[in-house]
Amino acid sequence: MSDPLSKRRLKMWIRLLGVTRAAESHLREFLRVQHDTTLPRFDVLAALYRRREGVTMSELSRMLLVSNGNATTVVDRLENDGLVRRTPSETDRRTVFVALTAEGLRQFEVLATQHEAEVGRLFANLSEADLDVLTDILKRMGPR
Amino acid sequence: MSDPLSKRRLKMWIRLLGVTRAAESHLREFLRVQHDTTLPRFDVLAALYRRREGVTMSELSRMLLVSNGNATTVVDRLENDGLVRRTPSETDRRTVFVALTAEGLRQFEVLATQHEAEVGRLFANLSEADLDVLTDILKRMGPR
DNA sequence: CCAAACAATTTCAAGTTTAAAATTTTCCGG
DNA sequence: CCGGAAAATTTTAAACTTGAAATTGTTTGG
Repeated sequence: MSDPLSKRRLKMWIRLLGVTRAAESHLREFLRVQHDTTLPRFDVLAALYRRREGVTMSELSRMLLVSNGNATTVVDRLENDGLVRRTPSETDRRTVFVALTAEGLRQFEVLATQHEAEVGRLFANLSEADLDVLTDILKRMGPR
Repeated sequence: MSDPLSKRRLKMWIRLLGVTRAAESHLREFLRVQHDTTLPRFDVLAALYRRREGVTMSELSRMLLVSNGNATTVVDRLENDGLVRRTPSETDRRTVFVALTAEGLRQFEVLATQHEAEVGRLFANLSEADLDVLTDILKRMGPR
């Protein structure tokens, strides 16, 4: 027989996945329709905004929990669009730093405001108390 | 300035996304290494297991929150591997029913047991009380 | 009846994602 | 110094995903 607690954990996981996917879909649609961009692009810009001084490709893919190859192609496109710049490291010729361009920064700041508002709407029925509890639990669920 | 509550909701969302993506990565790896399969395939099998009598393609993509086109290609592959069967509807020639084959059922039952155990391990440090609270909140976050 | 709206599915093009292999460069023990 | 292990990144092949268009079939208002 299967442990009833593990069955409850499974049900919770399925529900968690459902909620997250639904919210992701909504935000993807929001970015596409309102801002003609995509979630992966937004994620990269957000990561580079948090680390204004620039990050290496490896750091970037670790931050976003995506593969190196994936980070490469998204950055390729953003670079072509002039939102992001690659700068070879002076000291280690293997590494490349990626950072927002002025245009990338400008665009992201617009995007971020709207995105925050949309997330606010999406989770409007979570009270301050809910957020406290939820945040505490999520912290404990994080990668140990 | 931006509403501090919406900022908290944003932080919560980022954390939620991180936890979910990390767990998804872990399970993807688990399915690949231990069972030589993928998450989307598993998701389709799981949906068909829950609805043993079969579902239409549209129902399937609604259940999984993926596009119709996506459901088509994953089902294509599973059909080629003999895990899933398509049966045209008698009454409406537009619709197709998808269901597990005997082999699909057999394979999924093995998979499901292992998967549940893995999810149990992943969230081992969530207590019964955590699950109560979390489930309640997730219900209220759902698409209402 | 019948044209038009609607519905279910597949096809398509473009982009995303992954894991593995390949490439280039650095580091290190002997 | 040198040969191999390790590191950072890119490339590659295959799978996944999406939204839109195309296809095929059903329904319905006039």
